Amino acid sequence: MEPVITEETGLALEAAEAPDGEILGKMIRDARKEKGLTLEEAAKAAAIGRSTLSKIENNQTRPSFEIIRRLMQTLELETPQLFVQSAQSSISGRRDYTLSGRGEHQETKTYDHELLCTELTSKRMLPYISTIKARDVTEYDSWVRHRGEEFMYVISGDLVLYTEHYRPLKMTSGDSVYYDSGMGHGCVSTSDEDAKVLWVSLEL
Amino acid sequence: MEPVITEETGLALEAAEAPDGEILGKMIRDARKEKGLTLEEAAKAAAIGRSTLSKIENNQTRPSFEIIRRLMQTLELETPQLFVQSAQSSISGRRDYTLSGRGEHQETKTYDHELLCTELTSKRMLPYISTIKARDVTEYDSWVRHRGEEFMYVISGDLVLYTEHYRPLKMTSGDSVYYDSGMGHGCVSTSDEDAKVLWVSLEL
DNA sequence: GCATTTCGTCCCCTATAGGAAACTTTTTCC
DNA sequence: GGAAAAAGTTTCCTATAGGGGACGAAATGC
Repeated sequence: MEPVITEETGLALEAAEAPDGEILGKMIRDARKEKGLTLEEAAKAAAIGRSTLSKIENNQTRPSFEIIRRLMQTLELETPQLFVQSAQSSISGRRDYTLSGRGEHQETKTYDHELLCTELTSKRMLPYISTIKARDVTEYDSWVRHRGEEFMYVISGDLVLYTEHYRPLKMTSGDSVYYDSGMGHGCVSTSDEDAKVLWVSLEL
Repeated sequence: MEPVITEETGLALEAAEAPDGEILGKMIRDARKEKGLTLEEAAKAAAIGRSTLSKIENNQTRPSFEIIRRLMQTLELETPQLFVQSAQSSISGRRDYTLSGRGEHQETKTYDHELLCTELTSKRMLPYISTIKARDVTEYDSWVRHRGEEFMYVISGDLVLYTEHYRPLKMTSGDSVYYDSGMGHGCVSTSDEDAKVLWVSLEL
């Protein structure tokens, strides 16, 4: 249906955030093509009729929420704005982070970051479990720096948090720290073993 | 669809997906009540019928995407304004850190919260270490609810996270979870001992 | 107490969503 | 180019979504 324009406000409840039929159809068609699926294949995977899918893609129908939901799952579509709230209302968790390779890993010389709760894409804070590899302190050279704030909790090991404007901070298991991540910072493990920390980052 | 929580992992595998009819209905009813609207008022604002809204809330229909879209907008189940707000507010200029020491304590029947890094007052995330006291599960009655998002990491012990829209989530040491704290939630320790968790809360 | 108002549910009718199959268009071989 | 297969569209029918109003239930007033 066309955007509803109310008499009183003169405002169009337009598809600024939630996609309207036309955009939705295009999104779905693009996503299907992207995955190299035919109407038949995609429809079957989503357990809907191929004619229905055709109509949706061509904006010739007003599909039910349920149908759209199945399509989004099948096509692994980026959650549109409409679903932001429902995604936030969801919970995302996992048993011991070390068990499965479910989290997104990012490994460098110094760190091994694992992003937690990746099922939830709309979250504003980013929780990581990071391993700070035991290595030579003298190699330390460049700051990490990103606009926002960061909270860190030491799960195990001993480390030193170096920051641009403050003296190095020795930390051990159970310690925590909060800082502006726009300030250059970085960690070095001070024992022979890797240190494990929980990081929660808020980008601004 | 309900979030799939397997016996083995206790994980919500599909937590980030669009809600099924039942959860969707609850969400919408909650959102409407939250705004203090009657069926009639909400329906009129969303340009749909009262009966339709009633059926949706009671999961007696399979509403169209368009209808849900209008309801989301009316009930402000989207968050565009929030993002604008956060973009406007500048970060706290203060560059500081603080070791976790004696924080502010807040004790209830169920919890013992300790706010960390209290020297920094301008921070946007609130990190807590909380002790969840071992007590009778049957006493559990009311939700905690505050606009924002929350990340939780289990330091030690066994507990169950109860949420308004999802099945209870068993958690143990090393587990983590992320959720919309506007959704009612609460924890109960399931072992004889108190459980210790790290909580990072972001108020919106 | 009963009358009145207000909120939510249920019933009924019409318009249409969704699926099967017919039909059309495009692609792929030979 | 032509036949055959595959992909996409349209047609047709049935089930049901959506909305108006009746009905019921709960709150409020007298």
